[in-house]
Amino acid sequence: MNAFDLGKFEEEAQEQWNHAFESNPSNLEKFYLTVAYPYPSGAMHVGHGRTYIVPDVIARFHRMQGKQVLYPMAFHVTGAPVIGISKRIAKNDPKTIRLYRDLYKVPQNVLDEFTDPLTIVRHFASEYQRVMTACGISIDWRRRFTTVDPTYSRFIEWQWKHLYEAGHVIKGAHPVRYCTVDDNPVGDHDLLEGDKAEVIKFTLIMFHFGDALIPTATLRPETIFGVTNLWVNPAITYVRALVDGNPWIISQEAAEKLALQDHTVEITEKIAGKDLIDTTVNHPLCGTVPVLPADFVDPDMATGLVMSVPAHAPFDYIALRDLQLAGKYTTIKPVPLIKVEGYGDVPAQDAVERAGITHQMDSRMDALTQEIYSAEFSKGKLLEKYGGKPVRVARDDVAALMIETYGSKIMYEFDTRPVVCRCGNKVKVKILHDQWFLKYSDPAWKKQVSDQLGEMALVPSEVRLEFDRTVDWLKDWACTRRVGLGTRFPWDTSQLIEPLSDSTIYMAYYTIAHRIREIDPVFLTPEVFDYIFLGKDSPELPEKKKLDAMRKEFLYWYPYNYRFSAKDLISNHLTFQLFHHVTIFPKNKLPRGMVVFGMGLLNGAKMSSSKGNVFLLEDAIRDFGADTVRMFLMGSAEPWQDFDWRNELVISTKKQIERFFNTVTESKDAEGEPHDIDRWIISRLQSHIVRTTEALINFQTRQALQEAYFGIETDLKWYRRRLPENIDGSRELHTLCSVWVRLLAPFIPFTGEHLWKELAGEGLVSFAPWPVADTKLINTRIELAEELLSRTVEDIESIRKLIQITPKSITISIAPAWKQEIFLLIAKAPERNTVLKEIMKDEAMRKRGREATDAAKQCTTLIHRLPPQVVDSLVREPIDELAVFQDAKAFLEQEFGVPVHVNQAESSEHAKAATALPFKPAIIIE
RNA sequence: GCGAGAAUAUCUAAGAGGUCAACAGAGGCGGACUCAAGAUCCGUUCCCGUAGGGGUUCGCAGGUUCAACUCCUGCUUCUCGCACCA
Repeated sequence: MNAFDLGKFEEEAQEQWNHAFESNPSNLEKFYLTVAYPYPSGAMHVGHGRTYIVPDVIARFHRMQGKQVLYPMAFHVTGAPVIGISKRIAKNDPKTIRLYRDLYKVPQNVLDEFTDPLTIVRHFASEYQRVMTACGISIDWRRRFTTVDPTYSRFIEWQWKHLYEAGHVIKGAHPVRYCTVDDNPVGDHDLLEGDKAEVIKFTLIMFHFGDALIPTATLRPETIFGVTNLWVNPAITYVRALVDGNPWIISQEAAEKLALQDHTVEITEKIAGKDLIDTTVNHPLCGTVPVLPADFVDPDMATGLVMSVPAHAPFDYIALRDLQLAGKYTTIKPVPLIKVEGYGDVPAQDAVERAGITHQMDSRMDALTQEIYSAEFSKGKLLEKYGGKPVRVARDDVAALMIETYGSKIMYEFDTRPVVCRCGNKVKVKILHDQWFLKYSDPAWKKQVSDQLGEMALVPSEVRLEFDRTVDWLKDWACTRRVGLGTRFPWDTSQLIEPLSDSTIYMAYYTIAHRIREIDPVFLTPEVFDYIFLGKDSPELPEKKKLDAMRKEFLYWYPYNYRFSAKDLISNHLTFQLFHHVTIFPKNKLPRGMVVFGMGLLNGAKMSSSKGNVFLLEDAIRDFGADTVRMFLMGSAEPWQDFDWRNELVISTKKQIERFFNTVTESKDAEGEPHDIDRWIISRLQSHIVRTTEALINFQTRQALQEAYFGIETDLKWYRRRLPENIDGSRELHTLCSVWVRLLAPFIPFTGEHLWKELAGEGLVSFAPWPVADTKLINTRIELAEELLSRTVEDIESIRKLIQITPKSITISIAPAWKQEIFLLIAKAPERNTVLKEIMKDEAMRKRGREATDAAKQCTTLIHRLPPQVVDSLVREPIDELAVFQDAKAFLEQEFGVPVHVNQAESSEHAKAATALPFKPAIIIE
């Protein structure tokens, strides 16, 4: 009784795998791979499944290749999201409750305790471990830890000590999104609206207005030379405020904002916008200009007052034009200051007129503004009288001059609004002090990382460019936080180390994670870690014996061979970890390679927990079986491509495993004598071994499955077809099954273990030797013969279908020797244009005249159409076609149910026989 | 907007100058086996064809070449990232 029952196989295998993948230093070559550890704030879905199964397949493959493989796992619980989740659960937020209770299926009694953030991550961490185990992921669980373990915190402190000493940790001020109600910085996950908004740095141009200043915010300070007026909204009320002791006129909103940006602000009186209209202001760089009314001025945008440059800003141009059409302010003329190719003296006018825009509310105005902005920035030059510099240079120069000489200030503001906190309050920009940074902008540090990247294997190779770009582009990273879970920042213990900055060298920590637990965290001084990781001895180290054991582990496993992660982490985590590694570890302990994954889709749409568009991994295992899930995920796309989970496709994957199981079960005990066809299938098997191995070395799981599963299955179909009637497979099939089971074991290890036992294999298939191709078993002659035969069978079938007569006999006529000669000459010829001449030099060929040139043409076409390997083999070892067909006569007669004759074309009377070519005999159906 | 990728038949997807009407899988259709269903096997699945052939195809528009799905240029659409967030 041996039925196909994935559930049973899973149970059997789990029993045998208990502790099997715990891995220790040995004499074997090591292979250490890691994957980004999960943040366990929810249940695993099939997308997570792939993230951990890909490395598992690779781990299992290398393990079978006889290496000592380490695949560890831990949990990243640092950060703020679970804090928010726990608060929302405490507040009984229906959306959150629905997600956790209904989608993640958290039992009510557990859910009740989710008001404590640590309970959430603990719960899901153990869920992760359970489901990963159920998937057959071969992890050494002894090394599991979480990033809030005190021991881990000691390790992080050691890491930061080195970063600090290397001069990479600096203190500064930093603008952040800030909620004045919560009194906290606002992360993306805390936003109700505006998660796309960026903080932009504006320059405030200070216009003099009596004894007060009117600041206008701009991104284009160089256009000060073209200012003709200011815009003020007559409908709103502005305020006069003492900003750092000086009187400013700004909007009410602006006053609140400036107070968050390092200014003291004291409102002294209110001023109606309409009272400002028709007054004048002045600035040394543009002289005295009037203040004009404009409804489009938004009090919530920067200072709430705007300077007007009608020559270069379409909005300003059209607003001024509208006023002038009404007969007002007709003396004001746009003042051009930038010359840009493709536009006249007044680019804004050009653009507006070209687009045929007639009023300010036209929806194309934004695009037009952008167009002018880009054109002037990339190609524009200031007029000679303003210095003649390109805009991209002048902009920064003028801004610097303004700040130095003309009292300009910086103001931060969002580029799009509204930006709203979950609490409903409008988010503002606040400058945080005591903010610490990792100085990723440091060119010397960047250089070290680029150099290391240059020596690393990156899979797929296309991501290299993206990595290079990222290193180039990285700016300083704010590395401390005020809220969340994590390790205290050593130089300001009121703050925490930010989550992406405490997860960069933990791959080294895995090597010692199971041993360091034995030491009380209070003894874990930086000196201890210096000894373990850097070999630096110091007096009075505790527990020296244990430390030596850890040192040994580290030296054995490190550096890691490959790090796996999804592609969205390229621009942060994957690059950060290189920065940290190059600072902390010596050259020979630096990362060797990275593999980047694609994303997961569910029925064609992006998988997303918050939208409920997920399929839980555990449900998938229950519905289809772990092996099915694994094989589907590995076979539907290469790791770096996006994959799409579709239940219909998964069902057919299950059938495929069952077919494999049945074939192996039925064939393994075959006892027949081997025939030629057995030599054929064993010969083919060798190339499947080679190609599967190559694919897995290159992380191509899909390619590997194509070879190892479908390649062999297709061969077996032909094999069975070719077996003489009433003859079962031979004992060679046992060999084939043994190889087949092992080739698929990394993909479907549960079925693999079961069948391996059935095959009486030694030990666990998880540790069985990976098949190695035996070149002695490769028989090109037989492979060619079968190729010839199957091609001829296909030809016969297609002819038979076309001619629609009931055949009485089939005759196969073999091409004569002289055609064979021509075929070989052409196949071997390096230059096809001259080969015909060469052939016709031959006396015997010339005698054949036209017949010979025709044959040569046909051979050329045929050679083009045949696969190159076939042509190569034919050149090296021509086959006896007559013998092939005579041997296969019985097979052909069985296939077509009519007598089959084989003859030499030369001895045939039939006109069609003349069409015979090498490897393409003439077929005569009568 | 900027940076990085992608677009192939009903769907998933391979192919990276002649091996290509285009691997493989799924699905559809027809057939064999069967009381029947499932499983399995065989055939077929762009168009035309009573002899293994021909024609039109690989996001769109051009170009290079004896020859392009493959190289170049432009365009369109999609995915990922653009930072304090895991």
